[in-house]
Amino acid sequence: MEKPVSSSVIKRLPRYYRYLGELLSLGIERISSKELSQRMGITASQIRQDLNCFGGFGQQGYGYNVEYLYGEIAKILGLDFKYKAILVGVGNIGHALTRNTNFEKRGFNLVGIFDTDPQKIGMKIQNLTVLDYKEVKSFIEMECPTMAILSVPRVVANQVANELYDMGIKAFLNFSYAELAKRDDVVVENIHLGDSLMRLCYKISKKNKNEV
Amino acid sequence: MEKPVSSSVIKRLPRYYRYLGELLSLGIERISSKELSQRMGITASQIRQDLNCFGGFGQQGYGYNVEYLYGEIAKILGLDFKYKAILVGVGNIGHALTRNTNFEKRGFNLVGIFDTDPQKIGMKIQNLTVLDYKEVKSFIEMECPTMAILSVPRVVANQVANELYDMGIKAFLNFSYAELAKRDDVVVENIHLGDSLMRLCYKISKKNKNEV
DNA sequence: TTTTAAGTTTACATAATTGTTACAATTCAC
DNA sequence: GTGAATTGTAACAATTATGTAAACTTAAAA
Repeated sequence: MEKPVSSSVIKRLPRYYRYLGELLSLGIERISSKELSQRMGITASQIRQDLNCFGGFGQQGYGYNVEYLYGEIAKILGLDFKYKAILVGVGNIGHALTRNTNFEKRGFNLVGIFDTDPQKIGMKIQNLTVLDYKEVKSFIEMECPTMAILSVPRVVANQVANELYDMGIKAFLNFSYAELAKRDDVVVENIHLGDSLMRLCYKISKKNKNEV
Repeated sequence: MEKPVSSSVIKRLPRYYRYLGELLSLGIERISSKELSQRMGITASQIRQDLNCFGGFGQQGYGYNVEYLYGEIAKILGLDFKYKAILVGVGNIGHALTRNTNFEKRGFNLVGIFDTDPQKIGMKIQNLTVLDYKEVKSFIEMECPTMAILSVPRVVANQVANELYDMGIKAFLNFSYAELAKRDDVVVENIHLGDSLMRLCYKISKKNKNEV
């Protein structure tokens, strides 16, 4: 019986992965938790404890082999398997994502793009053509994508999510301002840009107050 | 002497604000912590405790007045004061942000857009013209913006951030894959899309394993 | 008008989670 | 082999969340 890993640990994993990738590109072969902790600004102990949730990847007296650990974290995150993803909603953010985000390096493979706007349907984006959202059902039946990136207006977000759920999509990257209704068998990552702006606003305001 | 409010509480504030805004648009006048807790999927106790960090906004036997609480949280977040913001880097995400994000409702006012690419300089975006990054210094001296949205390539992110810091910018919304070096007098909100993708990938992988 | 009961916040005590400290066990390099 | 370095882990501390009793408000009933 495995003990469940806390979500706090999971949240930090991508960051470890990022730092290790950088070390790798710098040609650094090995690293101690102490040195990594200095670079990342957290305690060495936490790094060791976090990693130990998944097994012992280091060696006493030596440290961690960067390349090996990098690969192991990739496995933990599931990046070695490429899940098929579709993008629903090509407005602004959605479009930007297709260019900017390196899906292949983050465990996904973008296989379809959908919209309802006739002006957008038929557009070429990267190596894909924007399809009519009406066709999404047959597409899903054919391709069986795992994940959908939701980049649709707030008012239709939950409706679209529900439709996709019924078609078999159980994982969402949600960019819409709406909050998706929770379901047990669905996993969601929300990216609420507005919330980040407001948090930043709070920090700025607080700093100003303290200085006065 | 005020006790500092924990960052866990701050993280939740924008979400409260979002929900209250929705209640407001639905014409709901008052709400109890219990009902709000059911809608938001957290405990009523936590809502009460979070709000009480900033003062008593409710009334026993009555609950919380939605409009009043909405306004108070706006004040706490600092949304009533519009901080000037500039956007640095117009590629993909940066461009999308200008259209999609309602800065005015989140405490900011976008006053300038900058890039180094001659092809982009001069472009009209919303009601602004993309300016040459070379002009950013004099612009900052004139306009005194508070915050910069960093949407530049990873390799130059820290350099640009440092330059802007020297020019007086002490707050950043960072979209670049790089991690900005920490400074005491700087506040940063990071939006690492890649991290979110990887977290989602982990959740999917874990779910699949558990089901097998 | 007064009383009573139901509902709610506030404030505090308790529980659970998360992070840190400390150290024994192990390994590497010489 | 010996000593310095480093992990893995257990015990401890701090933080965060939950549960609950007391005080208060409203509204309905007497």
